[in-house]
Amino acid sequence: MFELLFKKVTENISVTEDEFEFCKTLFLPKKLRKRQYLLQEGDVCKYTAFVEKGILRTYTVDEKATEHILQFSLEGWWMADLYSFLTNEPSLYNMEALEDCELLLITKPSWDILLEKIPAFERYFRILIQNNLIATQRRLMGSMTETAEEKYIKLMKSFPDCVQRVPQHMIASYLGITRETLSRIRGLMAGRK
Amino acid sequence: MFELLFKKVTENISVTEDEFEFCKTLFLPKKLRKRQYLLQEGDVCKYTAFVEKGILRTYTVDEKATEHILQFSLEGWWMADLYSFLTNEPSLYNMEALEDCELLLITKPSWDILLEKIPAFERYFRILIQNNLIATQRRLMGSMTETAEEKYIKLMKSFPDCVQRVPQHMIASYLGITRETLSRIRGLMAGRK
DNA sequence: AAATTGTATTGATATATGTCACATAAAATG
DNA sequence: CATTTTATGTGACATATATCAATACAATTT
Repeated sequence: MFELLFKKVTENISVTEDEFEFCKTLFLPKKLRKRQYLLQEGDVCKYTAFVEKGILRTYTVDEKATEHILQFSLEGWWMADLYSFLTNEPSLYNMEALEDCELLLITKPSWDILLEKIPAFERYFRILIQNNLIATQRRLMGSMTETAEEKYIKLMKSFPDCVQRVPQHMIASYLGITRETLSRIRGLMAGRK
Repeated sequence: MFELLFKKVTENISVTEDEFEFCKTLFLPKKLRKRQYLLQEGDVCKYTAFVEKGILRTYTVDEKATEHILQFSLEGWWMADLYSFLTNEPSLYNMEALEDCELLLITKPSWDILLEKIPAFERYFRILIQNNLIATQRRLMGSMTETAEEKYIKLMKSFPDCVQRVPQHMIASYLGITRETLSRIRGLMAGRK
């Protein structure tokens, strides 16, 4: 149950067996069926989740009822609305399972204990967030410099697995384009090849 | 010289006088005149900089020679190309002083020492990066959901000081629109008022 | 003070992408 | 397995923003 978490953590920091045993006690296993929600807009994000199995999306809905996907979370990834998790303010995001999922949840109080008791986790989360920031900055710059097709090609190269497992209209929504545009791009690309 | 740094650090963590004295020894003061560069594309980002005074921009140049601004850094902010700083890979970014600046620089080796000797700094940087991630995610979502005018209005509300001190074509470049579009938006807004 | 460079504005036109509408195809559901 | 529901594809048309070009003026530099 905790193998993947152990693997991911020890890729970045070293923890003793005792420390990891303690760590385990702070997590709450949770299964979600496809289409179930981990978080809905307006609710406080009570948990940070580690994805053991499955895939989820985090998205907002604008005034025109269009969905915009902030991120997909696959096996081995963490997910949370950081702002809501840290401040207890209601979230603007929805988190939905796109497949049956197995998650490990940790509450804010438990997370605080974890960081306090095992300072290496402070380092671990710093590194995680750092990598996420680097990736998000790149995506932001890409949103300014790249065409819709370039964004799609880049995504396929970076996360081929994700592109295959997720419906195309959600890929479009992640890229910040419409499903029609993505469909046409794919048509053009197939024609050229 | 270190007052602003002390203020910013102690807003988030507590450090003893001794610890901060030690911290001081790891920083290198540096002055930049307007238009001087702290980093140029292709060079490794050797320093993380704390801005004591002035304002700088971090930007990339695309194939069409158009500049795209990732961020402005004002007094009290940190700046670095995190990826290049951490990996020693050449940076894709340029960092230019937009006014005469006073900076405090810290190298990667010194930064490692700082985090090791004073673990509270691990926490400090985790919080900094966390806040930056939250802000960058919001900007990314905004780039998908907002019109050019909405982005401009939001920026003026969030960083009025920045908008006033920086030339308009750079504001446009930060927003991901052309200078002509920003000029027209401003014209429209002035007309409506 | 002249010359150069940077900055902002405004008009005419181009274009990538969005919007709406409908047709089909695939998947979920009873 | 029949039937909704969800997902994808394609055409005609709309639109926000980009592009190109010309001008004016402010701010540096010599």
